[in-house]
Amino acid sequence: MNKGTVLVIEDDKMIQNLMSTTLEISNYAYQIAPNAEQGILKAASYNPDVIILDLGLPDMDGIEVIKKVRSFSNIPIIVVSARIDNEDKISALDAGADDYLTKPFNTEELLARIRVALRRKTYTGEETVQTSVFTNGNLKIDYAQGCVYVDDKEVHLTAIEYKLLCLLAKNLGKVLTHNYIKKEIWLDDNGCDSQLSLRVFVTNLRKKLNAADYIKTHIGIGYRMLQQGKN
Amino acid sequence: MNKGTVLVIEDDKMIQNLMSTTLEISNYAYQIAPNAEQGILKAASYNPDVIILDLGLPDMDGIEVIKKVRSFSNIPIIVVSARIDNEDKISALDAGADDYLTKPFNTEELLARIRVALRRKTYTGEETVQTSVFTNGNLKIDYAQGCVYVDDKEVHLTAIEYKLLCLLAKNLGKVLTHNYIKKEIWLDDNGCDSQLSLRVFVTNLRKKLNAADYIKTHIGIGYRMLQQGKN
DNA sequence: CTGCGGCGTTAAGATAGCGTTAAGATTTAA
DNA sequence: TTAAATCTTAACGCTATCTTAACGCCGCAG
Repeated sequence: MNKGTVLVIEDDKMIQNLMSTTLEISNYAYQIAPNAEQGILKAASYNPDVIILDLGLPDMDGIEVIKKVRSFSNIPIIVVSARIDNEDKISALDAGADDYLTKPFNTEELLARIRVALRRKTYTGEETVQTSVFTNGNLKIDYAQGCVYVDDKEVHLTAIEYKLLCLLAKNLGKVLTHNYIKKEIWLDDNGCDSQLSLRVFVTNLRKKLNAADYIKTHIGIGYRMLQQGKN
Repeated sequence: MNKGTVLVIEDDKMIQNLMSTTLEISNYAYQIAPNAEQGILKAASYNPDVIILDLGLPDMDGIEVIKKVRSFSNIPIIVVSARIDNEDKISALDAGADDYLTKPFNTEELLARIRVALRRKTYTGEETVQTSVFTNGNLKIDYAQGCVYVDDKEVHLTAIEYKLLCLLAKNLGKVLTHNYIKKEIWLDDNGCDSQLSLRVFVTNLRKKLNAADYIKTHIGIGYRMLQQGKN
C-alpha cells in the first residue's frame, strides 16, 4: 500500500537510481522527470503529493522551475541541490520551495522531510470539515458525528439501523427495492433471512423516529423515505 | 509594521541576542522563552505564527516539547540545534517539527525558512486556533501542561489514557471508529490486540473520570465523548 | 365469504460485542 | 539490579443487538 506520490525532477542518473530505491523501499509511488520541461508537465498531470527538485537541471534554472510550478500549484517542493551557497537556498525558498537539502544528503533525512510535507497535506486536508448534515422535517442526520436527532434530541441507533436510515436518506424520495437494501446492508449474503429482518428493522426505526412516518412501504417492491411537507 | 509573530525557545543568551537582533531588523514581533516550560505556556498563550525551538533545553527534552505543543496546536516549529546527528533530525521531524537547522546557522537562511512557514500559514488561511485548555462539564484538559482535572482535582493518566482522552476530546460529539482510534494510538500496527486493549483503557478512563459518563459506546462501531449538558 | 400473500408487530432465543477483573509481560524509574 | 508503573492478554458474565418464529392485519382474487 503506497503512502503517497512523489515526483522526482532530477537529471543525474545515479541520484535517480538512489531516489528510486529509496522511495520504492518506503512504499511511495513515484515518477521521475529528467529535466525541467517534463518535470513541470508531470507536476501538472501527475499531481503528486510532493516534488523533489534538483536545482541543477540542464534545460532551465531551478528557481524558474519553482516559480512555474507555483504558478499553478501549492504542491510541497523539496529542493535537493549541490549548491551550498546561502544565496541559492534563500532564493529557492523565497521562490516557493518548502525545504532545501544539500547534496550529499542522508536518505533517512530526506524521507523524514517527505513525511513532514505529507503530514502537512493531510492536516490541511482534513480541515476542510464538510458539515454534512442531512435534515428532513424534524429528522437530522449528522454524518460527520455519526449521530441522529429527532426534534433536536439525540436518538440512539444500532449500526444496522443507522446504515439503513442513511441509505434511505441518501435516496430521499426514491424507492429502494428489498434486494438493493439487503445487498447494501448485508454485504455478504450470509444465510440469514434478511427479508424478515428488514421488516423488523423498519419497525424499530419507525418507532425511534416516532414523530412522522418517514418511511413508506411499497408492497412487493421495497421502501422509500418521504420528503416531509410533500407526500 | 510587523510581518508576523515568532516565539523563540532558547536558553543560550548569545543566541537569544542574535535572534532578537535578527527578528527585530526584519520587523517580526517576537517573544523569547528561556526554557521548555515557559516555551510551552507561551506557545499556548501568545499563539505565535512560528516557533523557533532549540533542542538542547535545560529542563526538558526537545522532542518532548514538540510533542507537547503538537498536542494542542499546529503552529510551525523550526528546530535549531547543535546536534547534527541524523537520528535527532529525524525524530524531531517525525515528532512534528516542520524544519530543522543545525547550528551554526546562517541568519538569512533562518529568515527564509521563517518566511516559508509564514507563507504556508497564509495559504492554509484559517489558523486552527485551539485553546490549550479543554473543558467539558467537570472535566478539564490542559494540553500545555499535559494534565487532566476532574472537579479541579488533578487526575493522573498514563500516556495512552491521555492520548485516548485527547483524541475523544478533540472530536467531541463525534463517533470515532475502533479502527481510527487504534491507528491514532498505536501508530505502528504492532501485533497487539488493540481492540481488546482499547476496552480496558476505556474502562480505566471511565473509572478515573468517575463523575459523569463522558464516553459513550457505539456497539460494533466505536466510542465518542458526550458533550455535558446535552444527552 | 374465504384463502392467500405480504406486511407490521411483538417477543423470545442466539450471539456478538462490551465491561470488568486479574494475572502475566513489559517498560520505566530508582 | 530491583521495584513500580504500565501495558497486554485471557477469562467470564452481561447486555445490546440480531435473528427467527408466531400471529394478526389488510387487500385482493376467487
